[in-house]
Amino acid sequence: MPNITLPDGSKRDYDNPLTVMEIAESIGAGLAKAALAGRVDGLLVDTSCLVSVDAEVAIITERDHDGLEVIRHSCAHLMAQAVQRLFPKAQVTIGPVTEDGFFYDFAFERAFTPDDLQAIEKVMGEIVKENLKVERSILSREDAIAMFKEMGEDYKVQIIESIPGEEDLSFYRQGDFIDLCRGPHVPSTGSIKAFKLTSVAGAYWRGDANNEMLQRIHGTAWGSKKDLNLYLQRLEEAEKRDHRKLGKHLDLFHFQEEAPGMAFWHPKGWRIYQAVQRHMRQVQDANNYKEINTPQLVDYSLWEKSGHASKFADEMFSVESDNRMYAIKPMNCPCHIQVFNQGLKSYRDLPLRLAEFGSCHRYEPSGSMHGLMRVRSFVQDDGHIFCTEEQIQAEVADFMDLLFLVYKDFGFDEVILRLSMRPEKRVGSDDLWDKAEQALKDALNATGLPWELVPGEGAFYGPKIEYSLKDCMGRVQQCGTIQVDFFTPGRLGAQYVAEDSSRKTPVMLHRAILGSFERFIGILIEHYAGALPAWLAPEQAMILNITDKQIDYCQKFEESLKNKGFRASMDLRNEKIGFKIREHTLQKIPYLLVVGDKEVENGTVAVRKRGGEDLGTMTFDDFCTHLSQDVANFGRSDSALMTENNSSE
RNA sequence: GCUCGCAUAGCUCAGGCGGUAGAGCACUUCAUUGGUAAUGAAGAGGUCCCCGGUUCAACUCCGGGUGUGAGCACCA
Repeated sequence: MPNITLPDGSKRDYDNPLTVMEIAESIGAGLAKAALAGRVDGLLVDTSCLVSVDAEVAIITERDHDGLEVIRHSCAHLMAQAVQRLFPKAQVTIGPVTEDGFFYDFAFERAFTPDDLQAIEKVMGEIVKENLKVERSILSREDAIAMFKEMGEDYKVQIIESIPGEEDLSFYRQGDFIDLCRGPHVPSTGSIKAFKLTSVAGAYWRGDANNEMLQRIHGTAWGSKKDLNLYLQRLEEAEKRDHRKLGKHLDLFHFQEEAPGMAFWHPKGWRIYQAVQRHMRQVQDANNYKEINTPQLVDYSLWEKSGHASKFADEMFSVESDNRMYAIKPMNCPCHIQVFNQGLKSYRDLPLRLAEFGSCHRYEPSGSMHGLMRVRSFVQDDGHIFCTEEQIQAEVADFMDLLFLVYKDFGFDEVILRLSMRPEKRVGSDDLWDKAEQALKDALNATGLPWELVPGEGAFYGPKIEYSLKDCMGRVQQCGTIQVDFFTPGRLGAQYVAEDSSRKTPVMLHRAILGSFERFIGILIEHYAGALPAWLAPEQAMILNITDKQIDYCQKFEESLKNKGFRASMDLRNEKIGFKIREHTLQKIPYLLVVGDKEVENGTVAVRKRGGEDLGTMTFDDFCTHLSQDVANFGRSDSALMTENNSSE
């Protein structure tokens, strides 16, 4: 008879086989009430699962991550049940768990409206109150298909038919609702306590744009009302940080109909752009990149040669002029090869690292554009390294070192690494791919960090590493990349003279650290909630006079700061000091310098930091030293700058 | 590109059975010269996204377009 080992190591003997729920009951009534599922020898199961042999058993509650997933998955079923109660004609398809909740896709004759969502939510509440038992059952494929056919659930039939293998399938029933599902699920609908439907949108059946569009209802579910509210607050916080909102509020940039997907940068936004670019230029110079600049308009034939036209013709802007077709460059690499091709190159010239802040345009699909994050006009911190096969590994390793340093400068410590391996359709020999993939793997392993291998996702010309960073909201943003390219240099005739005087084709590494400046600045704005660290802040210090008696002094102070290279301005308006402080605090300026009669008399300014901290009075030199130190610290997250965001507003 | 929303003052947003519109902030003027998150008063400000249709009459209803939001698809 079963001897059960609990997670704390304690053991219990039972006389008869019993269910997970019965084990929970034997431990305590409270635990039994909270039990959502169980883990038996590492396997996640329903609370109704019978344990008849010795096993390690854990009771899963809302406190476990797995418990949350069970709740969300069950909540998806709950929603589907509610939808079918309200709309019997709606067909169910799939309903998986997502990072913060779940969704379910439905096929229905008309679109669901926000009002429908409310009604569905209400019915969900009713089903929770009914506390329907959730029961698992097993059906053969034939029976299952017959059942769903009779129910008119065509999509379910398709799903079952596409599941490989011959085994029977598990089903979950709660009242009048039954769904194909691996499980596990909560014991009864009453276990689902906190949920909310968040949105409805279209989604293609099986994720394929050639298929019909279903309707996806998104929802979120949590173990308690409190957790749900915390999550909703997090959403609100993300909304407050939205770079589109802050871009307007802080007067950084705008978009308008005449130039969809292309930013108009305002003076303050452009200062940020310049600061970011200045930094990257300096970093590249210091690391033996040679900056170049190439045309934005290039004859279409080059894009045909490079292979881009055949694949991306629809996504390229083109211009006809003087009976010639030009494309507005969607990327810099073909142009960089043109620069490489000028003059005979020797193996001694390699590795040759070319960099360009080149303006590129891509006709992105209208529905994909999103503020600065996805635009049609952008500039990358783009670079191409021409090297030999033997040099790949060292170049990749150097690049990674640089990338980590740069991310730290911008305040990002957590980097997520992914290696995309050879796709089915590719060029180059397997031998070459083996080498390139190995080189990237070695470089990744050398970091000592975990990385993820993604099969089949590489570019057709070579494998690539993608670097994502986590912002302070925990969101993952893909930014950097390094890609090995065996293909394009040869296609565009790049060659170098090897040691044995033979002509060889160089390998090209495409690489970017930030990705596009537009997108990266969008990420920065959201990461810092608009309160950029001093080295990036468009306005570093604002001088505020108390009365107009101090105007001369303020003007001199401002001029001196500007002469030192700081970005300073003054607000001499006839307003009360409290008003000015409020206004410039809302503009998230790092330092406010208050000047009254006292300061004029002593030759100082009263320094107030963005978060409200009073640094007392300082002389011009003292303040310059302070600000210089702050600027020199960049956005390194060990500084106090991060905490100050939360206290503003 | 697809599905469903949305588009009103510089900004954030109200509004109306179809009879050409309103608030707060910002802006301008006047008064006020003040010490760390909103001084008071007055004034000005609108092609209600664009093009058609219905109607005596359209910002409102209908159709189309553009932009935009959420999601899907795409992302060299």
